[in-house]
Formats: sequence, C-alpha cells, structure tokens
Amino acid sequence: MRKKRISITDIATALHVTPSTVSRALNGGGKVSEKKRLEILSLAKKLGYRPNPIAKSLVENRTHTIGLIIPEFTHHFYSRMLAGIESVTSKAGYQLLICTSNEKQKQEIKSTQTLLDARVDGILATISKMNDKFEHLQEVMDSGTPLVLVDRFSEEIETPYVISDDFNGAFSAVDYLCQNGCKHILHIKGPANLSTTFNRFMGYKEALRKHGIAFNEELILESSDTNLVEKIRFCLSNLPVDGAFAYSDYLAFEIYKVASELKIQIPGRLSVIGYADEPISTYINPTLSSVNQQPFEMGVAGAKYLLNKISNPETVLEVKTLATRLVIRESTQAVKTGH
Amino acid sequence: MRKKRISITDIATALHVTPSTVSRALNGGGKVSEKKRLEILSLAKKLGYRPNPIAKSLVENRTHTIGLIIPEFTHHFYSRMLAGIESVTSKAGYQLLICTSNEKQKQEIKSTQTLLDARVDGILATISKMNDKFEHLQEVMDSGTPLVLVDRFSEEIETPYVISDDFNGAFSAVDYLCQNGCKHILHIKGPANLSTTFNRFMGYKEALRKHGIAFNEELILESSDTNLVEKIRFCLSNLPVDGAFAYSDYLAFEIYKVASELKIQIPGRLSVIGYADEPISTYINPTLSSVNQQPFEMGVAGAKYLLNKISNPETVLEVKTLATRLVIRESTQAVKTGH
DNA sequence: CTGTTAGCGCTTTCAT
DNA sequence: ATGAAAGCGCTAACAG
Repeated sequence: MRKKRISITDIATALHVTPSTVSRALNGGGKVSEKKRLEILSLAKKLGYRPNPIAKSLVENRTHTIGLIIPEFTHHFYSRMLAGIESVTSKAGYQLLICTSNEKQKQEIKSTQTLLDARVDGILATISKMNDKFEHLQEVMDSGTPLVLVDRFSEEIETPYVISDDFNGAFSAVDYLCQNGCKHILHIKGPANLSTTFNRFMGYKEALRKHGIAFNEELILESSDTNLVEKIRFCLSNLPVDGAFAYSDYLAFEIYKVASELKIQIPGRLSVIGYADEPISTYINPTLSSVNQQPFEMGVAGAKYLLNKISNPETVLEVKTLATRLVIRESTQAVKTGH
Repeated sequence: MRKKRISITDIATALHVTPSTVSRALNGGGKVSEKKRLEILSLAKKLGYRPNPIAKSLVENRTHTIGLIIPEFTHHFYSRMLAGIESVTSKAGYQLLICTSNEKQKQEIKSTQTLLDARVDGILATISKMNDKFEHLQEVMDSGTPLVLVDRFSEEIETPYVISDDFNGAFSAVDYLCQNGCKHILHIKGPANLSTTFNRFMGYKEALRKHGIAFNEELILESSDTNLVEKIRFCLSNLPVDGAFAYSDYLAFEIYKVASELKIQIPGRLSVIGYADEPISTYINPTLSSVNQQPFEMGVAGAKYLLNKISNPETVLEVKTLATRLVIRESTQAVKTGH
C-alpha cells in the first residue's frame, strides 16, 4: 500500500493559505511575507514535504532526466565511461535513465524511442557497432532533444561528440615499437565499418611511414577472420615479426597465446601493444603495454557537453577528441638489444 | 527549441470528439464505436502520437520506473548483475534509474532519497560494504515502495532478497581441494563485517571438517592486512601449503605472484581456487579455478522479485539463495599425483 | 457509445 | 503580499 505523500495543498490548507503561496514560499520566487514564509518552510520540514518532480515535469516540460544508450555493460571501458557520466549528472541533479543496445541497431532504435517517450531532457549515446542507418538519431535531433555522441560517432549526424584520438593513439604505440627497433609489425584490425578501426589502422601506417618502413599487407590481420588464430600462427612462424599492435587488449592476448605455443618470448623476440588498457593488461603475463583512452574523462566530457546543450540549445557544435596515453608495461622492450 | 509533441487533445479537436474518447480508443478500455476507434487510431499513427508517460504517472501515481542502487560500476560482477536486471525490466516495460553509492553509506542514503523523490515504483539495491545503519532502507519500506536486496542483505531489513550461496560455494571449492589431496589449505578472508566473508570462511572450515583436516589458524590471512603479501610469502615459504582458497580472484592473483616469485608451480605444488569467476580468471596463467556466483541470474531473480512485489505488494517474503558453480581451470590438479 | 467534469501536484499569470 | 484560475496531458467516474 503506497503511502500518500504530503503535497503543497496539504500545507496550504493546514496554514489557511493557497497552494500558490506555498509554492512561492518554497521556491523563493515571488513575494511572500517573511512570517508566512517561515511558517510554511517549517511546516514543510516538519511534515517531511518533498516536491513531486512528476507534477513539476508536467508543467515545466522537462524531467531532469538524461537518457543513456550504451552497447553493453560488461566491457570495463563502458563501466568507466558510465562512472564518469554519473559523476557529473548526479552532481548536476539529473537522473540517469539507462538503456542497452547490445550492439544491435534494432535495440538501439527501440531505446531511442523509449527515451524520447520518457521525455528525457537529453540523450547520451554510444552508437552500436553495426549501425548503418541513422534516422532514429536524426529523429532525436528533430524532436529537439539534445544529443551527444560518445566513443563513436558518425559524420551523418551533426551533433556534439566526444571520441578518443584513435589515430594518434595508434601512432604513438607503433611509433614506440619502431623506436625500439621493430621492423616487422603485425597489426590486427578491429571490426570493419568502425571509424576507430580505420583510424587506428591509419595511425599504424603513418608511424611506419615516419620510420621509413614499407607497409606490408601480409602483416595485416582482421579480427573478424574465423581463422584468426591460424593466421597469427602463420605470421609468427613464417615471417620475421618482431612487433605487434592489436586493435584491442583481447586481441593482443590472442597473440600471447600463439606466441607462448610457439615459444616466442615476449618481449624478448616480440614486442606487443594492445589497446584500451583494460584490466586484462595488468593480469596477463607479461603485463601488456596498451593505449589508455581515458573512458572516465570521456564520460565526464560527454555529460558536460550534454548539460551545456540542454541549458543552451543554440550552442555551437562542440566536439572533442580526447588524447590517449601510451602505458608501457612488460610486453615491450624499453631498449632494443641489437640485431 | 523543444518541438511540441502532439497530445490526445490535438487528436480530439481534429476529430471533433473529446479527449476522453480518444483516451478510450487508444487504451482499448471502454466502448468506442469501431468507426471512431479506427479514425482515431489512424490519425494518431499518422501524427506520430506518443502518450506522455509523465501525465500518466501523475494520475496513475506510478512511474513505470525502477530505481537501482549499486556500489560501483567497474566490477564485472555488478555489470553482469546489471545486465540481468536490465534484461527483465526492459522486457516488462520498466525504465531503470541508476544510482551509485561508491560503497559509501552517505551516498547510499542520498540515493534512496533521490529515488523516492523520483517516485520510482520499486527499488533494487545492493547495500554498500560499510553500512551500519539501515534507517534509510526502513524509510523506503515505510513509504510503501517495494524494496528488494541483491547480493548483500541485512537481517535488520525484512524484505525480499537474492544472495549467493557463499557457504556452499566455499565448501565446494575447498572440498574439491581436499579431494585432490590437499592437506594444508591457505585461506585469505574478505573484508570484515561482510556476511559473505563469514559464510565463505565457514564453508572453508566445514570442508576441512568433513575431510578430517585440523583447522590451522596460521593458514588464515586477512585481505585487509597491509602486510598481506609478506604473510603469503611467509606461509608459502615456511609451511607445507599445498592448496589455497581466496575470497576473491584478485586475492588469488596475489598468491600467484608470490608463488611465481618463489618458483612454486601452480598447480604442480600448489592448487589455487578463487572466487567470483571474474574475467581475470581466464587471463592469468595458469587459468584460475573459481566459484561462479551467477550474477546475471541474480539480477534476473532480483528484478523478478521486485516486479512481483510491485504488482502484488502483499506477497509473502520471497528469498533466494542462488547456487554457485565451481569452475575448474588449470590452477587445480584434477588428480593428485601422490606424495 | 460519448461528452462532461473533476482531479493528479505544481507553476504561473492575472487580479485584488 | 496573496488569492483565484487556468493549464500541463491524461484518466476515470458519472451522466446522458
């Protein structure tokens, strides 16, 4: 049995005034005699009055709620991003309504609809991997609901976004490998169609170019390849591979397994760098050098953009490319011991 | 600029009927002539009408929203639990409002207040580690808002809960070690005051008892001990330890590090079992045997209890102790090669 | 079958 | 300074 909460009217009748007066007293807005104000405030406190945000939402046409769409919960990256988002929204007095897309476009579309229906004041979204249509996001924007994209973005959607600097992140990693003498650097690419995959690949190539190393198609593998493990094994067995840069830490771990099987020492004979700096980096042996994307900060920045756009809809298109940090651990040789 | 959404009244005036009629047609409730019904439905569809849940909440005094309080986002356990919860609430048409306590009682209290203010239809909470007061939870219950506890519970709060069977989880792990011949089993305990710590410790003792192994105080370590690593080193160096059962996978990893340093082979000379089956178990070398707590299922069960209690407040106190699964990996010897 | 009326809790003119 | 009244979008009792 839901207990009835006390309302502004309860206070009003008890004090022989009207709800308007109570509202004014509580919100400090209009003029209320000091005496009445204090009476009202103290009774409100005594009765444990709590304003009903639902009623407020209805008249103010905003909910103090922001919607969040993320692909999934289990990657550490998203957990950290979520924590970053929560840290700013909660401080600003906003509630978080959470939806998952499970990396499926269909669920993502449903989520946007759900959030729009819920009349959230704004939406923060990481678009799912498999997106090829963007009408649902356009619809969000058309509805006048501020939208900010985090981690992934699309050029088809003109809205603020915060992403990680994949190009330079990859560049710094491969550059590091080159500086330490690696000449034959394997790269495992991420999912096709993702801008992150493309940009990291570009960063890889640019680093090679800088060091005058010829690009070798043979050293490029696809994570989606069902024979990935065999391909890795082929490369490590038959080509003079001395470095590897993987799209993710998990893919780097695949390299570890094959290397271990082939008795190839890391970092002795092979230096490896992963991406995302997931906890796995510090657990595997040797610990894995990786590129940290600052997911917490990404969440913070995205949330700030959104709050800003909510309070100031005509703001210029804010866009941020977050710097990455190369974290060096045991999987890379600090100094190349000569050939 | 927020676009005005079309309302039930817009449709009503366009069709020269009253809002009530439109409401009835849309909700299928009362009687409406088939002709009008179709007219209304088709116009609603054409105009892209979407009901305003805020208005509905105000009159129905429920929000179709459930509040969630979790200690933090980053442990895989909570991510999985969250996924489980989300999977049932989203299917049931409920929105999830998320708050974190950061394992702090003060934040937890604030979160309950926030959720109560938001008029959520129910609350799902994992109480924070350091809780010693429970008035805020009692307040939730007094307000008539259904409350379900997950993962952790307190006997001071009489409300449905879903927890994991820590006693048997620990028992099965240590029993397994004993069956494989371990005689001197180290145990690292969890945080003091937590029921899980206590129950796992009891499970450990009970397994020893079953196998007629004398309990040895020397083999019990505390995770909070600042000299934990040294203590582990001491045990592994000076005592004939042949097995270890840790309160968490992360603590098991600490054992790994010391064992590696001391050149003690796992599982050759030392069998190790962790707890929680976090991803780390599959990344470390050798892969770690662990006790899976089925966090996803825990989320599912908790959410179901809550939905049940929401729709049926007078339900009996539902309580579930979820079975654990012992996951055997490389850190334990399947068959003890004799002494 | 359909319209009228009232009300959910609150804000916000507009009078007084 | 305060009250009266309207309205946010919707539901629900009550009349016809």
